[in-house]
Amino acid sequence: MPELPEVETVMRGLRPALEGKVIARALVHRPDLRFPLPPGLARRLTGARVLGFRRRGKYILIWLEGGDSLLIHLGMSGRMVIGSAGSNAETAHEHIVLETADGARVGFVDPRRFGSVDLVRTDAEERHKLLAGMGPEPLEDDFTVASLSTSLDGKKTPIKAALLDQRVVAGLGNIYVCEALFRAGISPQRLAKTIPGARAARLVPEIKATLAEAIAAGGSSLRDYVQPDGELGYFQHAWKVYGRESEPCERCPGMPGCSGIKRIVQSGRSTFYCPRTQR
DNA sequence: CAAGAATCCTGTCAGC
DNA sequence: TGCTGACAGGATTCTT
Repeated sequence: MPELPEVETVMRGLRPALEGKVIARALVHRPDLRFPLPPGLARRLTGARVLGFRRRGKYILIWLEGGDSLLIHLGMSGRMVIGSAGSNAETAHEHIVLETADGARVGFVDPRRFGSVDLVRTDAEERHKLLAGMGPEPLEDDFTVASLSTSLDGKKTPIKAALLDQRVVAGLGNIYVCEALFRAGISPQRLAKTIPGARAARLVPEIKATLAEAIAAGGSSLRDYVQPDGELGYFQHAWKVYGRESEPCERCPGMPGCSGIKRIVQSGRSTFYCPRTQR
């Protein structure tokens, strides 16, 4: 689940535990997640100092002394559990554990194993198969009305599906696409090619605002997702449409023709929207 | 070529 | 209480 705001929150939570620290011990409990883990992962992590962090879309990159970056994707159910090396709270589905020289313990837990972990040379990060071709960072200045318009131009797919495509814009997932489209008053079923221009001018600022507000709130807590420090994010209380099927839309309570928030399925995934205010 | 379905995997929840 | 089926934040790969 974790979308951009949750990944950003996780990364910020990992920082104090790992940045500047030496990985004294690494445990790798299975050979693969979504993809095979890199050969010798535990050995290549052991002894390395953590130099810094970076997020790209839904990926976390941890820069290691020696020139490698640890690339982490949380998939649907991945989370990072922070504890101390002494209290080895053995968690189910904990596939990778890092222990620092000063006694911190970070576990990667992922029941569904849709997540992925890889090593890439730091100076070649952008060329990694999973990162190459990713679209602009939505909170950066190069994600603009013009850039979004260009990438949607001529696309016959619904805007909902287009925004989930990480090549169009990086980091959006099912929840935040629904939320941003609601805020922009755009129907998720509208074809992407009809967005460039005035609609893109409404959509881009709403994407940025939705994500920024969610990060400020510490992300959204879903059923099986908790921030690294164990605290719950609280943006889920700010969802205006996601998970609110048949509730009245806040924009048109009791208006004639308003039948509440509707749930439909697009490309096999739930979409929530207000048919009256999203056109 | 592009759009939608199937797929990977496990856990949870609603309904009976 | 226990069983069954639907569904879940993602993203690639296979079919139409």
